[in-house]
Amino acid sequence: MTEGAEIGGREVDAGRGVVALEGMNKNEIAERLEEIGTLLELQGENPFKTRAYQSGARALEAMDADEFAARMAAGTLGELKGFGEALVDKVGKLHATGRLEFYDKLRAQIPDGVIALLEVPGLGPKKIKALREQLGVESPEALGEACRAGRVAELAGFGEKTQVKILEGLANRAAYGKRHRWWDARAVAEPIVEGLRGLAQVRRAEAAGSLRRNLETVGDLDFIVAARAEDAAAVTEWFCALPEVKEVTARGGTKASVRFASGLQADLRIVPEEQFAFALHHFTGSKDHNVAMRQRALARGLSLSEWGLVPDAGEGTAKEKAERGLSLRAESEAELFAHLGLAFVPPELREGLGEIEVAETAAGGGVALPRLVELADLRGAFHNHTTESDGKASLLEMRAAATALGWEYLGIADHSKSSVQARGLDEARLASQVAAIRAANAAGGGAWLFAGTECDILPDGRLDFDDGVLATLDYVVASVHSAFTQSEDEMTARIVRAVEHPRVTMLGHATGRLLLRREAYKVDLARVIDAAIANRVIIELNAHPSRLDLDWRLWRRAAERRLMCALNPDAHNTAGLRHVEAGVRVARKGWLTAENVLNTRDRAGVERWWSERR
DNA sequence: GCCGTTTTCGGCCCGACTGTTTTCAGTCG
Repeated sequence: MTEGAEIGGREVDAGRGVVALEGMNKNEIAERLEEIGTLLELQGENPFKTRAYQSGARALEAMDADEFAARMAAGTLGELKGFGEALVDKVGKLHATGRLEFYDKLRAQIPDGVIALLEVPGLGPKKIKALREQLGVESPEALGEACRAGRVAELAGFGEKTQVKILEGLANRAAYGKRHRWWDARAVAEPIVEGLRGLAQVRRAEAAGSLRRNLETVGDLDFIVAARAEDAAAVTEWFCALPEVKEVTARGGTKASVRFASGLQADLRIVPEEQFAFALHHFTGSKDHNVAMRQRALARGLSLSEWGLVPDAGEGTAKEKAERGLSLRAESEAELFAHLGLAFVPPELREGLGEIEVAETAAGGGVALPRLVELADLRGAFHNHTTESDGKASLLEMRAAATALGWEYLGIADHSKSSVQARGLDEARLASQVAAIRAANAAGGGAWLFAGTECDILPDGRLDFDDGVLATLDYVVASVHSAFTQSEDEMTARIVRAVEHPRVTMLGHATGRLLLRREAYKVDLARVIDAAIANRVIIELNAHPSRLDLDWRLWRRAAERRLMCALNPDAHNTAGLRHVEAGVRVARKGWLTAENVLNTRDRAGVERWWSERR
């Protein structure tokens, strides 16, 4: 294998000493396009060109694997908006061979350290270019040295303050650069929103950004407040004085930015009440959604911004026009959408993945936007643990907690014997747990208990219990808890074998990922989803804040193909049942309705669905 | 790099803030 060949695709030994090139799959190609976008950005390329690669990457990420395969086979990728001649050519080469000379050459010009420089706050492509060309800085370490030597401040366009800010950014990079789980970000944001609403000067307040869009991880918090201009200073003062604020990083007339001790950053923006709906929409994003909305506005002779929706024609900026009272009025986001001929798009759907097209037909009386599943639709959940395995609450404590939530039923699925680390149950302990569950149901006094198991899928795809044992249960959750490092083919075959087992009711946490901590194991999810649909097996949407697995990006298409979802908290204590709050939000993000989620059905409906499978 | 009811070139969404400047470039969202 030559050195040059290692840069591009993956080389595999096809036998007899012949080395063949292996093509890339859809997600690998998406990652490569994203990387090309970043590299072009660092080269100071036209920003619109870099965006073309990045939006191509996102389109592939959101695309169903089957659709991608079909389009590659039929050569119809170019029919999609955003895929022109150049991208179709590059995607085709990566798909066929895994190699792309264009990328190899680009990559060879830019060291890893330079890519890392983009993570330093305040550094963009232009400043990095100047640092490379004038100081030879090509890594965060070299940048730190140059700052300490005072050489950065001497560059044109840089200064003392920039140099200090870069040093701080380098020091904080590890701690503050990362994203945060949605669950943790919400815990910080909710009291702040309540606090803002409690201020006499504040008319309206909301958290916007990726938190409001229910993305599984959140980069920073955005708070939008409606207040009179003369009251803005008092609101800003309150915000910057919050006890958890460690540092105020920016402070202007209508905006303040702070950093909390946890590393989470937060922006506050104060707008006049008549601009609130526009500002809330703008700062909720996503960026792709906003771009599409603005383009739609322009096509109607209007200009959309956080300031309002003003006529595109005439003198002055959109802001000036809004201040002259030229904006259309919108008391709510729904009215904003209506001005553009659209039905209201829930925040979690605003990812620039076709929601505007659907909202248009919905407004026109055609296909309606779905009524997304809501927390109140849930009547129970199936994947929960007790003190019998690695839970912290007893069977009856868990039932009491479920009853308190208003749930009609609760499924108990403790670990099976191979999960020794989790005190998994053997056949005898499982039998006595089942007896305890039947007895509790006979005694009554709370939510109905379903007897299940979270049965390990062994490395070869067999289950951890015999069929006879499984037959004593109401349902079976099958999950992978071992041998995470198998090859994609092995893992896929392993999971598909379990899904094809007649006693398996649902597949637990399909990829094993732990957000911000552990990557998913390698598995061909398209084949797993196909097998689940073919065998009428449910796939779980594990609602644990660190999992949210299966990923929301895959649910829309899978549900259209009649894949049934079970929204499970994977609770290990009574408080853990509330994880469904995170799960419902991610399910909504995957366009799921109550009909797509089994645990919105009543007990009889659940039992009927299970019996029909057998 | 993409795109077209201003169509094959010349645009491409819009504004705030910072720091370095003295009218603006760069970064960020």
